[in-house]
Amino acid sequence: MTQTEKLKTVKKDLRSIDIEGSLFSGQCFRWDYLRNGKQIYFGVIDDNIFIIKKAKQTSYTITTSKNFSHDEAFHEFMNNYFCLDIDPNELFPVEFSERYPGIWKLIKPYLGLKILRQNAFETLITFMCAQGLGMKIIRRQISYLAKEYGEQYTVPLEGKPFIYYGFPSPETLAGTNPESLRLCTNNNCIRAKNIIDAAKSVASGVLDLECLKDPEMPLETARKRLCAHSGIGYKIADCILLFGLHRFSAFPIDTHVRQYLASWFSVGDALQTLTQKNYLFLQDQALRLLKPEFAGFAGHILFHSWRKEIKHLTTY
DNA sequence: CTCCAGGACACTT
DNA sequence: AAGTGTCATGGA
Repeated sequence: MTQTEKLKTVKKDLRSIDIEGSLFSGQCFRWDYLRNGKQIYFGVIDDNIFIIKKAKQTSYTITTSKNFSHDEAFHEFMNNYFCLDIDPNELFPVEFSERYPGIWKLIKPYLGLKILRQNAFETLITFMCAQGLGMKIIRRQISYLAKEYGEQYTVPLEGKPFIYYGFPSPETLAGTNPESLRLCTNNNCIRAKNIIDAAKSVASGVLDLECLKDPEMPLETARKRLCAHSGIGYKIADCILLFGLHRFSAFPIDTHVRQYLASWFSVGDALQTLTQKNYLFLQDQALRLLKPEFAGFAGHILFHSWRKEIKHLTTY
């Protein structure tokens, strides 16, 4: 199905946000940018197409395919998506900058990095695709997934029609089969099956993602619910909690996190294998270094800084 | 050919 | 409960 929609443009001052870092730090794989040097980013949030164009130093013009009722509603939406209600100055403990001046100097330029309040189902599937793979391949999988199973939209971008794909619904993914879906999961049939099973759980209501957002539910309980599904371990579950369920205390630990914990904070041993016990130990140590309520948020800033400043990774 | 990429899981102790 | 080997796939 193709639909052409009219675009509406709103100006917004996003000076406090590191847009590029937020969109391309590995918390989402659906945003893209025009590869012509211009700072134009585009992506889909809940079937609404967003085009973010840098206008001046601090202001951006944002174009959407679906209209908001008024500008205030638009701003409210953006503030929520980009987490502007969370003060970056509150993310780290007050004593952090004095205890780790060298690290603080490195991460300071990245304090504008935001955790995005993304769609829960999209994040669930995205990070199920992330198991043991590089970001480039993860991105490709998600791209294929949307292209194959998502709804198609055409909107004008820079004067030319541009084709976007929405993220497939739980029902759509639940209705496919592993042999078809494996084309979108790096040829991995097991992963395809796991994704279909998870989509079925969400579609049938067995897995209620919304209730996992409820702060009243302990983080451990929410993680346990996610881990009950095949293909989701602690790490993936924590990613889903942090990036898709707005749980800023969830602290996912991967190879990069392990590296910076060892190198920057002398926590654990980078050579030690990441067993469940070790995972929980490292997580506990991280909660001591950081503010427990924002451990994951701050951790993502550290993660991004580590990848950029130390490992010099340009792929995302 | 080897190693790595934002791991998960079954199978021994 | 905790540790260890295996699985799975494409890209560098």
